[in-house]
Amino acid sequence: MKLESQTREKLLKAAKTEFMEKGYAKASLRSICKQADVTTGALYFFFQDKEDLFGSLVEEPLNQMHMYMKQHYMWELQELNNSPMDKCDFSEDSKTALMIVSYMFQFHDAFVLLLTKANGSKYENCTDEFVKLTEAHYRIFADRMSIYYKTDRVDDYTIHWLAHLQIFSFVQLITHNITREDAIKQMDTIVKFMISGWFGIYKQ
Amino acid sequence: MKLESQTREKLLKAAKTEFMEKGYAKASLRSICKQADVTTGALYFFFQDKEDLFGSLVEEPLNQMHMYMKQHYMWELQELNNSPMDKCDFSEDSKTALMIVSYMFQFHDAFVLLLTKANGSKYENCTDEFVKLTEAHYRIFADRMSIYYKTDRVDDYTIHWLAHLQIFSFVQLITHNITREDAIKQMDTIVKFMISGWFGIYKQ
Amino acid sequence: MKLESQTREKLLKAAKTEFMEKGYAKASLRSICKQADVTTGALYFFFQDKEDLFGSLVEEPLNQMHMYMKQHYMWELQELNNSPMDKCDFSEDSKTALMIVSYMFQFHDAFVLLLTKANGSKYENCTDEFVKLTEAHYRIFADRMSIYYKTDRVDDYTIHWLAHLQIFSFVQLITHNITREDAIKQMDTIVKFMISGWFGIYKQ
Amino acid sequence: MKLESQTREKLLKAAKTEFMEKGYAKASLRSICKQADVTTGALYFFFQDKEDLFGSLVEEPLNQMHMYMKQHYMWELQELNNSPMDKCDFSEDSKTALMIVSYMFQFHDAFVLLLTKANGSKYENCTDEFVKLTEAHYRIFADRMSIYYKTDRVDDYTIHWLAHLQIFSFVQLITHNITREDAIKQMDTIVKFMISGWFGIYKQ
DNA sequence: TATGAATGAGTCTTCATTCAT
DNA sequence: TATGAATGAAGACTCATTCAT
Repeated sequence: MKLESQTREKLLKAAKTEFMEKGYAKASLRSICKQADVTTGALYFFFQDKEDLFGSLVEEPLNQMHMYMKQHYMWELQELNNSPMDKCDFSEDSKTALMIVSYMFQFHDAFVLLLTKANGSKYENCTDEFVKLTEAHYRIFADRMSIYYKTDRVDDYTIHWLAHLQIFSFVQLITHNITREDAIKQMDTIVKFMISGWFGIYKQ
Repeated sequence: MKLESQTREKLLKAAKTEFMEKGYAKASLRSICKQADVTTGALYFFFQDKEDLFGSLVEEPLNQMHMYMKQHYMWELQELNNSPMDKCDFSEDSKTALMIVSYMFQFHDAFVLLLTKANGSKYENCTDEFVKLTEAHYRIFADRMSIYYKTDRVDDYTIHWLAHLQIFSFVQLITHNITREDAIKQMDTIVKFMISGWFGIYKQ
Repeated sequence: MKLESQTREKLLKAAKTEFMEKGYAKASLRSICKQADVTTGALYFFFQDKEDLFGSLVEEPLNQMHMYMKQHYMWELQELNNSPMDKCDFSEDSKTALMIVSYMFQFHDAFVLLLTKANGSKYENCTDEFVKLTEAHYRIFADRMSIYYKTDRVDDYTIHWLAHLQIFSFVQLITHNITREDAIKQMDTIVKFMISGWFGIYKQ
Repeated sequence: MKLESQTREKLLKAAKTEFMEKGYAKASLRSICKQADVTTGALYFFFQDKEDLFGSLVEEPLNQMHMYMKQHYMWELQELNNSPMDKCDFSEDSKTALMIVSYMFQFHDAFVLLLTKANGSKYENCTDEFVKLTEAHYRIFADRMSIYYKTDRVDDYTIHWLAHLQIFSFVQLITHNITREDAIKQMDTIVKFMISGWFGIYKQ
């Protein structure tokens, strides 16, 4: 773990403020440097360019989240394969959601930047990545349910939409100014709603 | 004498392309003019400024949609008031959704611009307006259901989230490249999902 | 006298307003046309260019004033030559001043434009013309007094400054928002002051 | 390490030339940069905007002059209050004038810019400030004289005009191309003229 | 008489980035 | 480590003027 330079820290702090206020595209490096009481050159010593600066604020939480989700979904898949064919519930969903929300709140600002202020940067479509992961998982799960309930296969668009809906709901939780506790409470409602919704699709 | 100036049309076409590609903020008027093979001055003869140009592509469908939604919700409210207290269903929802989706597809590009490319313009929060309208309507409907099912009042945040979810689902329909027909089919699934979700919230 | 077109009149009126507000340089022909509810082309039918438009508002009063002053000074010169050598007073000055102020008030707006709003146009140094005329007259008068009072010749710079002072005082009268009556009253003070000042220069 | 950046100096020099030639409004930053052989960006590194560039040429002398005048007038006021009631002369006026003219010549160009080339900038009415200061002082002095000579109070418009006349005379001195020495000589005439003029107003 | 579309050089200003020191 | 001067292209927008109709 490297000893963090004070200048670098000042820059990161100022950058966070600026990006939060104006979003990636409209943020001004000049303005960040001034706020950090640091020269332009200094910024370019610590960061390659604007994108790198933004990345320094969000990359790690983003990658971690990806990893967590992948691992979690892999584990759930195993569970599913090991369980008897007639077991087909959403019991794990609350836990998954709790994990995701918890992690998001741990790096609250990074995720706000990532999910609502990244327009113009290479992260602007980062939501899609989360959607893709979730989508893959939902695809498998949905097929399992189709077999179990003997219904038609749910089409890909619907799966995509459902995944997007799920991610969107998480995004909402950190976008709106609520506390971690309220978010978790709210998450319960979300999960309840989503599960009921899923069953609705399978019902005739 | 051409009723619609050819230059104006060329500009609008080029503008649409540019805004679609880069979004409002990053779009360049210079680039638009070049693409339209027209001088800067010409653009400013037809449009007041960048925002006016964008508005010309977007304003009318937006206003119409607002009007339609307001009218529709008002009408539904009356229906609700006139119906017996024990009637409490979602029968109108499909129709509402159909109307909205139909209108959106009629001005497909305008709504794509409005809902996903307006960042930086005065329309950047236009989704919120739709959410607000829907929210108000949901609030009333939810209270009615609470009374009917003798459950606790659904809290405001949940109502807000539900409205946002609904709008988000519509936005998805025109954002993803699907035909009007597929969108309408998809919409059925959405409505089914949403209704089931609603009931899920009221269930113990 | 030509039958004045209504459009031309509207343009002149709008132009006067615009020039008064913003001055020649910052005035916008577009803005004038819009205010006059007339197209750009129309303006260029009636006027050659911006300068011509401005000129149409001020040229005539300007020329008239020049003529009046020239004539008046010529007449005064004759009077001076015809009068006995020991007559050397300022008795005519009040009349001259009255004439000038009266004429200025008759075309009040034109002179305000000319004297305070002409920056950027060919009239921007029009004051100098008036100064020159007055200067020439003062030169002669001062020399006469020098001979009479047996003093040194008043140097050219002083003459120039005195002429400028005189003109400046007139300009002040129409620049500040006072009525014609108050201006004339004020003019008496000015003349009294100026004459006393003159004598002060000749005194030891 | 140069204390005064050469580029900044070049810019200031070019700016002075340009402003002198065309006045604030018509001066072009592009032209200034070209003349200084410097890029646009460089200008904006040293100066915030056009007004700041102009201000850098002008602000300090302006403020100093204000201070000097205020201090001087305050001092004169004290003198007046401490002196016997029958003392009522203009003995200080020459000194005041000398000070003002001296200071103006010390920053000759700055005052030319300020007084004749500032149209369009925030300094365009700076003359008025000087007039106001002088006016306030004249008001007091005139009232004193009225009491002493037992005449009617001189009205405000006259006081304003006199102050303006005084300032105008100073402006003339640096506007016309004369040396500091000639200006000081000339100033004597001006003071003599003004004093005689004042008395003229009080005479019957 | 008048329209109104079109020109194109010009305005000030902002920006991310570079580099010698 | 950091400075701070400098780049130069690009941004939106304004303007007086022209001209075919």
